Amino acid sequence: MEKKLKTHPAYDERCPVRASLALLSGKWTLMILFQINKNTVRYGELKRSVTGISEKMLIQELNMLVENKLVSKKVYPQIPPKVEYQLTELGLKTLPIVDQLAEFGLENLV
Amino acid sequence: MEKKLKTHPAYDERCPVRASLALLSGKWTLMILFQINKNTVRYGELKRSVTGISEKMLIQELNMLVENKLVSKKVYPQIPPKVEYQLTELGLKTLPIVDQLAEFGLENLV
DNA sequence: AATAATTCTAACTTTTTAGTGAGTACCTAA
DNA sequence: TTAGGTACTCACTAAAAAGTTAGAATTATT
Repeated sequence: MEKKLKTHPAYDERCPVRASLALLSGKWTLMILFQINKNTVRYGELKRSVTGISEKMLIQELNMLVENKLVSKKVYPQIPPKVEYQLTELGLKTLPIVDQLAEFGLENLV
Repeated sequence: MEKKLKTHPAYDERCPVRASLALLSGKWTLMILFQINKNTVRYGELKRSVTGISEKMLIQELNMLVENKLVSKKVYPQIPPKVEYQLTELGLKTLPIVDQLAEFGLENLV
């Protein structure tokens, strides 16, 4: 269920680039962080804004991001349920990475 | 053999973040770019500096980086063979991404 | 004649990641 | 009473990425 952040004995487990990639290089991870951005976002909103993602992946990624403290989650005890997601301090620090990737892609790839 | 840079009809193929990730999110990709850095590096040197990588992955990644014009390759017609790799202009532009990831990892993860 | 060094290639297996499709519980509105 | 909206969970499958092992061509060295 959660992302393992696996390391491999053969290469440096403490490599900061590796560590960041282990956390962020999933197919949907940065998209989700970017969509949440500086807002407070409900699950359903995310489902709509991260186009193409399956519910399984969305929840799986959200859970892993919460576990890794990039995202915080607030559950309202209501029916029908309401759950809000937000970037933590740590999560906000990933936004410059997204920017950098976006800039590179925009200038050179797309 | 080469990385497909696959897209999925369901989500925006023109998303610059996706495009960058498709190119760079491989397990070894950024490591290789970082090791080449501003130098001219032989295959064997890379093999030693990117610790843990298999030859298959190294060549596979190098080929895909050359195909995608992030890396240039110079073959010397010698025996035993000598091949040098270098970052292109485009390849050099990925170094800030590595820096950003390194910084994030260093400050928050490692 | 055998060994080592160079840069790869190719076939195959395993592991990891992502996708699919169904179902749950509760309430509201038609 | 049926359908729709909420936020999920679960079992299974498929696809992608990475790992393993072996070997090739050439020359110099031992």
